[in-house]
Order: sequence, then structure tokens, then C-alpha cells
Amino acid sequence: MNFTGLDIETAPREGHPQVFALQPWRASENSALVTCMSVTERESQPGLFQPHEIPQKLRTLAFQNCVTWNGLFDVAFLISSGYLEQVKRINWFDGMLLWKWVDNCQEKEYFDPRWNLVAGVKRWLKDEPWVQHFIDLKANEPPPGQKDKYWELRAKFDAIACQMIAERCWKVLTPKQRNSATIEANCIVPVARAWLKGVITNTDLAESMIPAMTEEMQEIEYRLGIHNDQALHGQPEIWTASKVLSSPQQLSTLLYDTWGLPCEFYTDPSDRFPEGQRQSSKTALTYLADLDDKALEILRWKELNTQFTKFIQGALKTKAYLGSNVTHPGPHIFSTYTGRMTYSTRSGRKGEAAKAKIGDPLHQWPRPKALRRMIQAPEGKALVEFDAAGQEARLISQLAQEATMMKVFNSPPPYDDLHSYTGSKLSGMTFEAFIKGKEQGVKAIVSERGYRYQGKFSNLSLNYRIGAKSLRRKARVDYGMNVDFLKAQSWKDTYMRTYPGIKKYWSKAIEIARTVGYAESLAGRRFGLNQWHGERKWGTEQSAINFPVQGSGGDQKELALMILTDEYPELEFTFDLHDGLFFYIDINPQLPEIVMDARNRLNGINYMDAWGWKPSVPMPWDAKVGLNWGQSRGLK
DNA sequence: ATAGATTGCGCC
DNA sequence: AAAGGGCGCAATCTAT
Repeated sequence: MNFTGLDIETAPREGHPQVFALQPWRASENSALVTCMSVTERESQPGLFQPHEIPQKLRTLAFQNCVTWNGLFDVAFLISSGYLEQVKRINWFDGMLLWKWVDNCQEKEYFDPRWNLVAGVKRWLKDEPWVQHFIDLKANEPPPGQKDKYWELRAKFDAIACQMIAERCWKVLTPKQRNSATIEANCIVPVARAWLKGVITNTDLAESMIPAMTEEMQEIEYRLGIHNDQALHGQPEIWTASKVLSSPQQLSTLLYDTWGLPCEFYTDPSDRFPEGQRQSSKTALTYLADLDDKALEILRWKELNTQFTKFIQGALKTKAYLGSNVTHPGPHIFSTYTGRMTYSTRSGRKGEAAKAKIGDPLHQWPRPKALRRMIQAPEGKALVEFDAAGQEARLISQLAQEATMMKVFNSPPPYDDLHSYTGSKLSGMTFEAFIKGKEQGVKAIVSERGYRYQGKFSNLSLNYRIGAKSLRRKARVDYGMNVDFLKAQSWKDTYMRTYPGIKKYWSKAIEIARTVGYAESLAGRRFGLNQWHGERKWGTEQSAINFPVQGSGGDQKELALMILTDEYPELEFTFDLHDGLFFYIDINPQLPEIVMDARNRLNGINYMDAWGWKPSVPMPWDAKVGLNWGQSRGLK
């Protein structure tokens, strides 16, 4: 495979902050620019191109395999500079991602957690004579936009290093991995475009929620007798949140010393606290609520506080920084070791970049509709979500070849409902009677914490190895079900008895990973594992079990994004939610038809062509449409 | 003042 | 004996 290495340098325009050089959307706002671009040539020195030469050079790269380092940045900056049409014709790759395909492993966190170009050069090019010079050059960089000669030299080196690393990585990837890495690379352009296009937050709605939230918090503080004396009741505008309730240490003093409640939950022992500290967490408070209603008040206060500070005030901070409610959370492809995406809300980790709040934490956005309504489609467009239905359960059923699960998933509706199947086993009813009861709305089955809900909880919690004690805690804290240890144990026993293939999968996954030295997803993405003894033993085994499931989910999402981008230009990708993909689409009469067609296309994905894998159960997708995230409705 | 560690919590 | 996995962000607290 021939790669062309490419690197751009960027700078703020006159009078704008340095950090704009890291923000691709600033180019179209005319407050930052690409200062030069370097492109490798087969038989000679890399070429260096000044801004006015860039569009023409990009045109010559059409249909070539161009590789960059962390290419979302370069691609986004080039699109923002007005070169979308040229960019779309290029086959983009990312050297950093190809390296991850080769070396993704758990050891990384022990010696070098970073995937930057210097680390890549040390890993792949240490035999090259210019390496030390390259490292020194990287270590002494001036600010962007200054010392042009430095940046031009640097761009050339980066382009060469990138090309050489990519070619060496490619050589050691299997054909299947090359195919999957290419599918991932096809996501670079849509994800870069989404970064530029931005996510729209309804900050008016955010502001409108403040009075009710802060008044409720203030009332709780008064009832608990811990209000700030300077705050006047009924005047939320001068109220500040209780420091006692937002400080883990001060709250545990209040709970266990001032109020004298007994402490059951401790943090892990540390050097400073060999015994661990008394927890003031959601878990601890949930159990303290049995003894004192004040714990419930605190739980509610903490829920409101998180929503208020992180999502309401957070969105207002983003708007204040950007001067707009079109926000740009920074996407990262293959960012988790399982291949999932992450987003960052800052331009960097240190100094000025760390202060620049460019977007909101979409992956943590609270589920209540009132908050999800804040994420909205632009004027004249709708927000479409495709999500892989029951993705984890369907994947693990196949990885485990769990006969009962596969049978349920292959049954015609309404008998393809695994949560009901597990619920029927928990209730002791036959599946047929259970489904009939569900359709008739029998309380014990369909009520808020009825048998179907218990079945859903079991399916979502027992896929991986969890103890009865943690299961009980999870049921109570996350699902509002208060059961004793024995009940939790019986749920676990029923699940294991109903789906014996799951337990066999656990030992098989561990055995295989230990033998070959890595866990592997269905698309051939790997995670090297070698900490099989000592304190990491349990975690290593858990990763061996979890990686193929979560990793294949990540692969599936990338495949879906590539297909929809290729075949449905009406769908404008906006953001990822692990097993869900969100798009904007113009509101028009054809909308339902396009969305349904795209949904059917996803349901018909040929996984054999993509991954050499034949599913043994359907892998269906759901589609939802709405003006915002909180008001979307499913299409059938 | 600022960086890093700790604690806690939101999502899939 | 007991142990879900994967993340990013914010507030507090400690150290420099």
C-alpha cells in the first residue's frame, strides 16, 4: 500500500488568541488559517505548499491514500478553509489510528499512555538517522504562526514520519484488519465535518430551567439546616450551592459525625488514608435513606447539582466562550481501547487550551427528556437517531453461541423480546403466558418494577461477571429496586441457569486471550493482554470478556457511519453515542421515506463482506426523528 | 495562583 | 473471599 504523508500547520489570524490554531471552525470564521501544507513525494523531498497553492495540490491528491497524524484535525481545518470538494475525493487515513490497530494493548498505561507522533517515531523509526534531530525539533517549538521556517521544516518532517509509520503499520496488519481499519478511516471525513458543523444547544431552555432547579436545591438546604446564612430564601439569584453538600469530605463529616449515622461504605485504601475514607456517594446515601429521610433529600440535591453545574451552567459557559450556541465538542475516533469514540469539551489539557470550553459532554448527557431537549436540530432540519437495538446482548449471544438467547432473538415478534424471556424465568411463568400477560398489561409483568423490568435489569447487568453483592447495590442505586442479598443471588442463579453459554463464554474468552495474547473483536480489532497474574488478574480477565463485545459494537457503529455517509448524502452526521448515530436532515416530505430506507439499509448490512462474519441472529436498528433529542419519536 | 490527586457521577 | 466493562468532567483538597 502506498501512502502519501500530509501535514498542515495552522495559526490564529492577527489579533486572535493562539488557541484558535487548534480550532478548525475558526478558519471559516476567518480568525485562523492553514499557514502551510507539506505532502510527501515518492522519489524526492516532500513538497511544501503555501496557502494559495493548497487547493490545487489537494486536487492532485484525488483518489490517493493520504495519511496524517490525528487527521480529524487536518481534514477539518482543510474543509473549514473551503476545500470540501477536494477533501472528499481523497482516501484519508490516520497514522495514529493505524498504529493503534497494531499496538493497542493494556501495557501502554504502564510505560507510555500517549500516541503522539514523537512516540510513534520512537516506536517505528528508531533506525532512521534523522530521528534524534526530529525529536529535538519537536521539543523546541515556537508558538503557532511565528518562526515560519521552523513550522515549514516541521511540517515536512511530520509528513514523512507519518507516511513511513503508516506503511510499516500496514505491513503488519492482517487483511481483515486492513479492511476494518479502512472502514474506520472512512469515518474521518464525516466526523470532521460534524465537528465543524457543530452541535446546537438550546441555551434559552437551559436558562429557563435554572430558577426551579436552584430554588429546589435551596429549599433542601433549608430543610437540612445547612443553608448559607448570606443567602436569602426566595432569592435564587444570590444563592450559591452548599459547599458542605458538594464536598465529599465535608458531607461525610455531616453524615457520620454531626448526624451520627453509621458508615457502611469506604473508599479504597490509599497512602494518606490506609483505612479508606467514609464515602458520601450515591451508594452510601441510598442505603442511609433506610435510616434517615434526609439522605433522600441529599440524593435529590446532588442529582440537581450535577445537572445544574455540568450541563446547564456548562452549556452557558460554552456559549460564553464561543459566542454562539453552535458548539464544537472535539471528537476522537478509536479513542477508547475498545474502539469507541470519545468527545472532549476543551481545546487541550493545559493553560489557555484547557480554559477554552468548545462543547458539551454529549456522552454523559442526562437521560431525562427535559435536559435532552437542549440538544436540538438547526432551523429547518430534524434530528435523526439510528441506534443498534439491544446491541450488547445480541453480540454476546453470538460470541457465546448461547443457544437460548439466539433462539429468542431469532423468534418472530413479539417472541424476540429477551427482557421478557428472562422476566418469564424470574417469574416462573411460561414465556407464552408472560407475553400474553405483557400484551394484556398485567401489572406484575409490566409495572414499573415488574418482572419485565427485572428481566431487563438482569440482562443488562449479568452479561459480565458480577457478584451478588454488587448486583444488589446496582439494582438499588441504578434501578430503584430494593432487594436483599438472597434475591439478588437468585436473579443471578436464574440468569446463569437460563443462559449457560454465557459462563462458558467467559472461560473461553479468557482462555483464548491468554493463549494468543490478545482479545479480538469481530472486525479484527485487538487489545493485547498480558497481566494474567497479580493484582491485575481479575481486570485482565474482565477485559478479555468485555473487549470482543464492546469492540464489535464499536466496529458496527463505524461500519454503519461509513455506509450512511456513502449512500445517504441527505443525512448529515452530527454526533455519536456509542451504539447510536445522530444526523441532521432537511425537513421535507421525503424525510420519513429516506430515514426508513436508511434504517432498512442498516438492517441489511452484509457483515460477511465487511468482517467475514455471518451473524446468527438479526442485528436490527431503530430509527427516531424529532426537532430535538428529547422529543424524538420512533419510526416504524 | 496553578497543577495534580481524590472523590463522585453522568452516559453507553 | 470477592471482583461488570468503557469513558470525561467538575468540585474539593493538597502540594508547590
